[in-house]
Amino acid sequence: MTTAPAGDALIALYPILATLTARTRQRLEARAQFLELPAGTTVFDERQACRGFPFVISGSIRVVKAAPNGRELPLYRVTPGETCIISSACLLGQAPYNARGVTEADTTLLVVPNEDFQALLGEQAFRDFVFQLFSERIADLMQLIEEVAFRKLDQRLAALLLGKGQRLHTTHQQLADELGSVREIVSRLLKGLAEQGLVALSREQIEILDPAGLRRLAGG
Amino acid sequence: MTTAPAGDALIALYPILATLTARTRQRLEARAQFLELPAGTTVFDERQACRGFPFVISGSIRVVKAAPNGRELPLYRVTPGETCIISSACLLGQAPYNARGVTEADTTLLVVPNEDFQALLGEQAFRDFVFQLFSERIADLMQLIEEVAFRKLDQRLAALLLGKGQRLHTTHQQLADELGSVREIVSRLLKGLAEQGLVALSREQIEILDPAGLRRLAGG
DNA sequence: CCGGCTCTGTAACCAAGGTTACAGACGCCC
DNA sequence: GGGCGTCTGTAACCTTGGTTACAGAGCCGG
Repeated sequence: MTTAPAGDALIALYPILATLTARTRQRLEARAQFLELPAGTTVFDERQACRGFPFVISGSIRVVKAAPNGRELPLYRVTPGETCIISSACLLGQAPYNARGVTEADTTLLVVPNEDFQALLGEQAFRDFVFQLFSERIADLMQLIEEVAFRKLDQRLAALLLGKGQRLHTTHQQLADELGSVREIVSRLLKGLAEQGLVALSREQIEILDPAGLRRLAGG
Repeated sequence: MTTAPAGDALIALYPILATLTARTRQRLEARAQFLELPAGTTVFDERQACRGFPFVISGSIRVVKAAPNGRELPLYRVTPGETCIISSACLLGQAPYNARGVTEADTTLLVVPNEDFQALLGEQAFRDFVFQLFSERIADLMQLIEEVAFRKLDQRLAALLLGKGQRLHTTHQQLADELGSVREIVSRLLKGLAEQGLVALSREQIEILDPAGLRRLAGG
């Protein structure tokens, strides 16, 4: 049966589930829905009712705010072992989604129906787990608000380039998507960084020459 | 004693506290700190450790993100009966504050120390209460992200003007503060709205002439 | 080797919003 | 009524970021 291996993987990724009572776990395995989604699938979208709580077993979900004109601002990613704060919030508040979730890679999910999620919250350990992730995500969102409201794009770009190793393989378009901007601007800004000797550019590759300088730029 | 009347008011505003066990309540009353703060007091600030969980008894706290250059973006307000999501998140995640809270009017607070807040979370009803407010605030924050990232200022201004009655008494500066912008721009935009016949302007007063038109502008 | 694809570079132009710098208007208190 | 502080109007200018419109470069498969 499909849920058995999924169940094992689930507990490996979400060890907190091991603390559940046997009854809760059985119910969970019986009722949760196992999904295998190809990359690029829209898992949920704005204004849509929340049908369940997703546990990510493999792959990842990119959660974004979509602008009317088609541009997107990434909010966060949900990777295996994490939870989706927006799904939690929607389930808890009986409210529709206010963002979009798209699989970034082929992704396997275990989706727990609303009522079972509420039941899970009856277990102290699980509740604490969700609370904890809530609080981390809130901090991320605050950070994001700060960035979009106050930081200039070159600062955000500099910050984005940092902490991904000394040599990153990516296109300007991907960076633009990550910043919620457009390719031309990223090219322009990267050229600026290159002229300052902070990075070296080549096709689908950016080499970080001066991490300290980038950090200074990002922080100011 | 000072906490007795405060305790009554507290339960009137946060009825969920009435469901606590007698022991928890006693402990709470004994250890919580009663604060009377004049308008304009900074209750907490960025990077500061979170010392306790505030219950607002009267007045209100304006929670803002501060820009390096001194401008501020309002995130939300905490009014009597509500809770502060950032305080919760910081206590839960053992993280420092990532925003600033300032009293808008003279405000009375009951501040529950960290350990007692954790104890409160041991009570199911209280936990549910906090979860619920968490989820509402998340929705607000998502809305805010959408606005600052995608909406133009005239749209945000139009939205701000709506739903406050047909005649609002406020200064351009106050509106600018609410939008995280500056006075000149608000004046300019208001002039535009007036020219379109959407509002009529006079000193410290804005009359809404065409709510439907404003809504159309705000929504597009 | 050629055709087509993706990725990058770049320039001209534009719109939004912010900054600077005043001037006048209104209200209030002495 | 005169002086002062707050509020508003407004114009000139600047920066940021986005849009449009190409051109060339690297790569790959047929």
